[in-house]
Amino acid sequence: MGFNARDYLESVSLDCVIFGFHNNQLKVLLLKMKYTHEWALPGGFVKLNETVEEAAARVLRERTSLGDIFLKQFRVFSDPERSKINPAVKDLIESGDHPDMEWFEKRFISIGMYALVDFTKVIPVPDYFSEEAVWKNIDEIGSLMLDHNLIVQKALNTLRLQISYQPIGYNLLSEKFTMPELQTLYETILGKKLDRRNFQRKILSFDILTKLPETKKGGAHKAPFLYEFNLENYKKALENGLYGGW
Amino acid sequence: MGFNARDYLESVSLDCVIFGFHNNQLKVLLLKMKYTHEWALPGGFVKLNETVEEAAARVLRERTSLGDIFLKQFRVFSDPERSKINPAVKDLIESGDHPDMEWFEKRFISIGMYALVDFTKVIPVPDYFSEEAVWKNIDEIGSLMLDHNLIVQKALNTLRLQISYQPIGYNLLSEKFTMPELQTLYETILGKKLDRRNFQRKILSFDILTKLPETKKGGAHKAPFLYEFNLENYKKALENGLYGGW
DNA sequence: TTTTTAATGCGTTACTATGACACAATATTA
DNA sequence: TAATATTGTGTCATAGTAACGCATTAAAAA
Repeated sequence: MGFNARDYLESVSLDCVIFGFHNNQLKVLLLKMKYTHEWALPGGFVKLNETVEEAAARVLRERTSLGDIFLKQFRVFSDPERSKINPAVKDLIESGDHPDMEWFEKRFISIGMYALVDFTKVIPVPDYFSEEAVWKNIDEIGSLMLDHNLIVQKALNTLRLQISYQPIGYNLLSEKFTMPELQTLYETILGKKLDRRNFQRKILSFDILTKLPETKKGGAHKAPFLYEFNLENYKKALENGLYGGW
Repeated sequence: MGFNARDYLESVSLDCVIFGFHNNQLKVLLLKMKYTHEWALPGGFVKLNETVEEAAARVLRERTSLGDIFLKQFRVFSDPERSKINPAVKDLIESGDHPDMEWFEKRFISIGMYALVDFTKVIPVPDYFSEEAVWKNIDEIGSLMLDHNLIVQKALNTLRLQISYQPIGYNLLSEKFTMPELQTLYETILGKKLDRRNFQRKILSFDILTKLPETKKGGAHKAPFLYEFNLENYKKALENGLYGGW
């Protein structure tokens, strides 16, 4: 525990927008800072022998208890003003605990990463600077620390772009899921309604789903079939994209 | 002139893949390092009061003499080994000139940026560490310094992805251009032949071109019409993308 | 137990986009 | 003036998409 600045690369931080999906709603994992009580994205720094991806995977593992997470850089945030007043510094001052103060007072550029995780498998854990780790609905995020609102917005944009040329869902849903569940996920990310029948035809045409013989009973009304992803084809689609374009 | 490490953000560098198009070939601007004579991407560091984009624009301006360039981050390169042996250090040692040696010996993560420029307007200028700035065909780039081959490859991938959902050409061609020229640009980036007639129909359907009454004479054979981009629609297409997808 | 309800499974039709290809027009060169 | 290679324009069969209909069924209400 604790924090030693000498273990980390200078000037560089990273912020993770961790997306989850539950009760038909897109959610983001947020931390409540200890002393300022501001809400913030889980973040961290890059150790001297780590890649950025490894650092992010470490942060993700610590905050969610999950390994092997879908993780992607999407943008660097480098406004010189963005971290001038780093609340972490305020926190540390108020805490009376001062590990490497000067370090925190420097400017950081932050590498924005986004992650897609299975909501049901996550155990949110606060970090050294925060008192609480909570899932918040994407449309109920209030004001966040620093430029974190901007980071969330850009991550969502990237996700929306990604969904139009790559499959999405494997990392956000449980292993088995119904067609309506998958559709709601798409609708939530895209922010618009889709036709039930056309959605099914299109997503099936990608050949990334396996229809199971079972149905999901328990809900009111007709029981929908369960599906799972055909991982082999799913990964191919991730690499090659869903559309040729040209 | 010269170089003072204290003016720059630590641990962070940037590398620019500058794409140009000439004689129906996609080109990249490369520098030949002074002492090691290795080929490298134009790059630089971020000043204390700059954003990454501003730093890249500054580098671009210095290497090409152009302002107002299409510029985009596409990825951070952060392998801890990538810059352990920074040739710039070797150069500086051999040069007998030692500004801030310790600084260069540290690890850097590099922000990969790519730029699209009008080849005909560029005046290549070497930087402090290089003796030559030259355009090279994309398929005739040999071995580059550090991980720069990887950076070029990833930039090209990004460009190919971008072309499938956004218009391309405004920054790479002259103001007026012919349909065959635009098609060759697409073919070069995509690395495959396209049908002349289908290409024209599709690109016209995007509504980003204005057909001019003039033709381009001088070539052998039938004179093709000249076109220019409808900037208003072009920018809309950049923002909204060319395809709905869902 | 039967009926009602609302969501799901499966299908149709009109329309648009795409790939493959044909033929006429024309600026230069021979 | 004719030959040549390239461009301008158009057609047709096919695949993909949007919009919508109707039968089926699990659970809840009667």
